[in-house]
Amino acid sequence: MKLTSKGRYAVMALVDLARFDNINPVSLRDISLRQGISLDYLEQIFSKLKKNEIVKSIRGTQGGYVLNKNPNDIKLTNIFHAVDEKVKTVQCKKESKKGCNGKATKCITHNLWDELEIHINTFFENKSLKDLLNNNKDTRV
Amino acid sequence: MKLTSKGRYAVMALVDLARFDNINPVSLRDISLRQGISLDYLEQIFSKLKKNEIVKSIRGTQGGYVLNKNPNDIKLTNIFHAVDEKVKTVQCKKESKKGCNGKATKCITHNLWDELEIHINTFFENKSLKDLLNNNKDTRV
DNA sequence: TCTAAACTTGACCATTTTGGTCAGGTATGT
DNA sequence: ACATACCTGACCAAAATGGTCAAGTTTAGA
Ligand code: FES
Ligand code: FES
Repeated sequence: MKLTSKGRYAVMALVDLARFDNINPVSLRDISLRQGISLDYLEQIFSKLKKNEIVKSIRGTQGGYVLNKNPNDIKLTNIFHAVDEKVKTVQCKKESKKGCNGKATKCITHNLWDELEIHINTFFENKSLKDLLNNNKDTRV
Repeated sequence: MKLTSKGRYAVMALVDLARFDNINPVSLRDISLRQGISLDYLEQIFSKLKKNEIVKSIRGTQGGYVLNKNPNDIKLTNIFHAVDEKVKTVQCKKESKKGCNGKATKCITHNLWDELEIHINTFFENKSLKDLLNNNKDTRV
């Protein structure tokens, strides 16, 4: 089970953004330099964050991105959902009554995987961008 | 974040094994048929489980595998560790003081990822094979 | 003793996912 | 007009995944 870079970068970038967006929009270039994330990759990520209304964009010189919601209302769940970083503990479709590869019944450990998925998602639902800002005040880069 | 088939299969197979090993060793062929897992793949998995002393093997006709410990003492942690299904939320080495790709300092979200890793591992440490047996008594296949 | 069941080992491989890059474009403040 | 910065989509190399295949060795039972 590993967290992909896309998800990790998305959160890193948003924390960075949240710290600096008090006055002016923050350019991806700045985030890229501060956090050491490829600019081109950031653009892909922010395109998705924008579609999911987590950030707003301001074009042109002095443009950049701004948060579209209160940091307290942006949960990790929302961020991960936006960039398609999903928790997946089973292989079959969740909704289906059937099991993996079209079997008639779910596997013997299916309950377990459902529990696990809920356990992880709970963590994501309970963490907001605000929490992360407070949590790292002392380790500012 | 997804759970790989190797980890999922390892647990499925061990639950199956735990149910049937009361009298005789259980052959991988039987597990393969009951759980719908490729025999060749199961062999790779059990090779690792054996190295980690989770199961014992009995060769020859009527041979198979047997649990090497009390189901209560086999935690998901042990199983996943055996088959190299590890939880990895960061990209850099955990022990190192340095950050990703040789940076001087850890990233701004590093605490978060550590928390997440602990959160997930806690789940694995608290679940034993015994729990799974009880939990699924009613959904026996 | 012969044979079949079942473990053992290691190489191999197609497909998918990941983690990007690159090449254009468009909007806008100065 | 021009530099800055967002926007879009194609493209791609490397790694991980989820296996298969081949060639053994061991041992119970006929
Ligand atoms: S994971 Fe698909 S049936 Fe349980
Ligand atoms: S994940 Fe590597 S520095 Fe935080």
